[in-house]
Amino acid sequence: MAGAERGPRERMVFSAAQLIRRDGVVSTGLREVAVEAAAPRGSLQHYFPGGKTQLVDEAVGWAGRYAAHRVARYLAALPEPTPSGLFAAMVKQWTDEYETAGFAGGCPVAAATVDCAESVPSTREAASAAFTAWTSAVAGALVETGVPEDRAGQLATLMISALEGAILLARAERDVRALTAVARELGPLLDAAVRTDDRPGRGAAHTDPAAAGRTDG
Amino acid sequence: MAGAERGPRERMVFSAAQLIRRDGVVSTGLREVAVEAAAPRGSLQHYFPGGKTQLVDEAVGWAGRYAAHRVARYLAALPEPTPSGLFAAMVKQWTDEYETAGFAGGCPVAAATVDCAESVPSTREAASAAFTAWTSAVAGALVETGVPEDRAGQLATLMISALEGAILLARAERDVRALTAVARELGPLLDAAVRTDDRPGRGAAHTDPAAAGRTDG
DNA sequence: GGGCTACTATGACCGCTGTCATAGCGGAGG
DNA sequence: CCTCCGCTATGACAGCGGTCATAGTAGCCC
Repeated sequence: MAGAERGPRERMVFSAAQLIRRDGVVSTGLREVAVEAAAPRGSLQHYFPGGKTQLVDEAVGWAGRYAAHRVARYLAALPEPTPSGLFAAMVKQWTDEYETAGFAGGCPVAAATVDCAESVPSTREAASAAFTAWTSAVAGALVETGVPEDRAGQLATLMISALEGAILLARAERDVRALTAVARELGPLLDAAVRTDDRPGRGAAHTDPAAAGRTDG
Repeated sequence: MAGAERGPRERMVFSAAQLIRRDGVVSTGLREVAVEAAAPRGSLQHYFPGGKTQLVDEAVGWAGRYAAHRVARYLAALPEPTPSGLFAAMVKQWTDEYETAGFAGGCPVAAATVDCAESVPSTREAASAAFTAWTSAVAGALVETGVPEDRAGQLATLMISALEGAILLARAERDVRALTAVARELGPLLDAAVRTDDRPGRGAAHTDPAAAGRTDG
């Protein structure tokens, strides 16, 4: 987890994301970020002339790319790629963290949305982009497991929604039961969408290949 | 929506909840709450000697009771009580608000969790209690629609998780598509749990126990 | 060396916020 | 009238946090 030996700039973005996870955007101070990143405070205004907003936006973007990138890894690590297996792996990431490191952190994108959606337009856009990137990655992975393309986006949205909500419940309750519940209840539904689906969406007669790769904004 | 002609104390709790919905806990100032509630600032320290923490905790508690109370109403308003109908009604509450009033507000309990889960123990407990009350209400309603009791709690957790997550996505994207997606995708799963004493997915031809049961334990 | 550029170091400022102290009001009761 | 008490009104205060200004350092090319 430790942020490699990258430059101070990257360390600050990483540390910002970590602190945002724990305390939210507003409660995270720039001085604290600098200390956490073992970076000089003066570098903040040098690397982030846009101020806190720029740092937060980059932290959110980093989190989105990180989450999207891990999806492919989860899928590759499965002995047999199934939608429920993918979702279980995503959930497991959180149950493992909570059981070993405590319930200190949540999702930084969720924190940014709650704290900045109405007050900082650019951060809201960064959060939207992060969710979109993550959703696209999940949808792509679902397609690889055999889910029809026109259904994968919807299911990916459902998976991420359920996961985000369960993270909230888990942190509030200090119990992973919500996470395990959504993984268990959603698994069969996800697997049932593989190959054999036709019901949802009346008359999905024509298959538009652009539907899978579109990043609806 | 307007907070009736209650006393100033209740108006302040209500206004606090509204502002927390929009800006989060940390960004919501007490002076702002007083103005919004058309209440004297001096009353804050009179009615809430515990300070901001007490006000926030009560706002979270109020939100939890409010959400729990509405569940029964949703159920009663359905022409035919079904799990999917209940969930659709819960989701509709949010899509209606977002389409008519904009995406300014989220769930105050989620905001409290993100902002205070690690920093203010009492608020975290208030959020936990709010989620529990809400979940219990939903589980009770599910039982009334015919869902087996041992399954209702899990499904209620799933419904609330998916709803909370979809609210986050909707606010970030300024689009209700995530809300409509979870309502549509989850509906059949919820209805399938009604009174058919066997759990779906188990014992069926397409059983995939290795993947479905992965996160148990 | 002299200058130029990238980065670091610090201190100051200003606005905001939660909290507290103190004082004012207005009605009820004696 | 006076006193008590629930409530209101305001100003002060201390702390913090983002931002800016200014100065210092290190390397590198001429």
